[in-house]
Amino acid sequence: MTPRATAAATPPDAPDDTSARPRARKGEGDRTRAEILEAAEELLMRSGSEDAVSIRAVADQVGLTPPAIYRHFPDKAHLIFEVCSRRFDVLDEHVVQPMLRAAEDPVAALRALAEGYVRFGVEHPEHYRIMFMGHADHTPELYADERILETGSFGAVVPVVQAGIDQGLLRDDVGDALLVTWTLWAALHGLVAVAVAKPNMPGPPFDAQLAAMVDVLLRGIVRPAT
Amino acid sequence: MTPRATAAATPPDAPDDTSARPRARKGEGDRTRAEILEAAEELLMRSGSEDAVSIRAVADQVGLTPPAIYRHFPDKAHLIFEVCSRRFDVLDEHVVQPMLRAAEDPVAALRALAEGYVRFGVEHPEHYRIMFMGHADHTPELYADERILETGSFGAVVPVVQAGIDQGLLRDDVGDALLVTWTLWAALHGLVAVAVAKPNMPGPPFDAQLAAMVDVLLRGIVRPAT
DNA sequence: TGTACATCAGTGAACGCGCGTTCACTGATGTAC
DNA sequence: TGTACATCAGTGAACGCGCGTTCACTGATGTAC
Repeated sequence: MTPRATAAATPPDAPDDTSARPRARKGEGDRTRAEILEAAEELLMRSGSEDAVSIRAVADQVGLTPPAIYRHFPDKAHLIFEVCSRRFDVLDEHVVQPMLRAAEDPVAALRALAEGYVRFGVEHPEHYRIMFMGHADHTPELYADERILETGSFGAVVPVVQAGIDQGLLRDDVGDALLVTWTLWAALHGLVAVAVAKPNMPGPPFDAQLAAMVDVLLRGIVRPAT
Repeated sequence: MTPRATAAATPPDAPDDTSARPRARKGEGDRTRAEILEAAEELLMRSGSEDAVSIRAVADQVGLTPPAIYRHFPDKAHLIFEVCSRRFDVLDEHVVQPMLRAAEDPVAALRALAEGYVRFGVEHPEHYRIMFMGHADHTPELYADERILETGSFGAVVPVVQAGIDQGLLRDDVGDALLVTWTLWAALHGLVAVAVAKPNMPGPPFDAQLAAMVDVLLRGIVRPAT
């Protein structure tokens, strides 16, 4: 509300950034596309609400008119989901994969992954909400429920759990590696989901929540020393 | 879409239920209020989407005009949240409290509670989504983050965990009873949240998910036999 | 080297939507004297 | 016992909103001949 009122005070003709945006050259459409994604990302992070990322707001931010967006994206949902999907790609490439390479054993890997995942979630609450907490009906086909597992890091974690079971580090009576991975993920998801949806809920400090959750989960899946 | 098209085929004047609704007598406003809540509840369950529960749809269902709703509720949010809140009251009275009374020991109680809670969640996905997965900004003061813990069943579970710790059945090195309860709840919430938001996600059968989660969590908090 | 033309990036104006909500009003119901 | 009056439940019409999206168009850019 307040930023909107401020923006309305300035005449809409006056560009608030540098100056009149030059029209992209013929081959340079992809550059504009990237700028649109960046603008949407920035709006999402700054506002902390999907509602603030309207086609009009994004167009304003880039220095375009709303219809120009549609040259680069079929509709709003595809734009927003691509923004979120790319963030999750960053999680995979810069957090999950390095952790997998650095970890010394499956249990250490799972511990590191759990913390990395949860921290990513709370640092990108709106991305997280859109990807994992929205109505399935509002999700474009491309990002439908059915594809989440293939595209994300989930598939990379199953072999880690499998290795843990094979090496005798993890219990083999919970279920197969997929079920164990699913359980770990769902539990961590719960931690993130609460933090994202109910940030003002009184409760233990978040670090304590995370530590307790990882502790409980790992104790629940590691094979007891005989 | 389909039900809407069907409804549009009937002239809007023709009441689809019994006949012209009689105006409530002077003291009977509360009866109408209850009918509005029931109608909203039914729409929420049948449609599986908060979007379908518009003031107009609710008014139609009851046989009133939209403005009449405002005699009984200050705004739409209060109506919807009251519907959900009452469902959670039912969970507390008819599931949680009986389970607490019936359980023979803290661990058995926690196991039963976990299953009851998760089943309630997947059976009332939209109630669950609205109460626990929506934006804090869209939540009326009355149901704000800060009050969830006081009003729900959470507070009733903490003493159970405390009893488990006191009796030496549960580990005492995870954290205090509140933190342990929080951890259990967050993990179960994750299971429900995934099922609610991503119902078409391919994964293990839900019963297996639930069994594995409860298994892992309880093994994670019970004191190992020495 | 010049020119016609297809293509690409973008504009300006507007549509339609369904919603929550408000406003001025009606008419039945109960109550005070 | 009759009547004026406050109150309550509800109506009918409309407002305003901001949104996603579409349409017809412009004008610069590159390219084929």
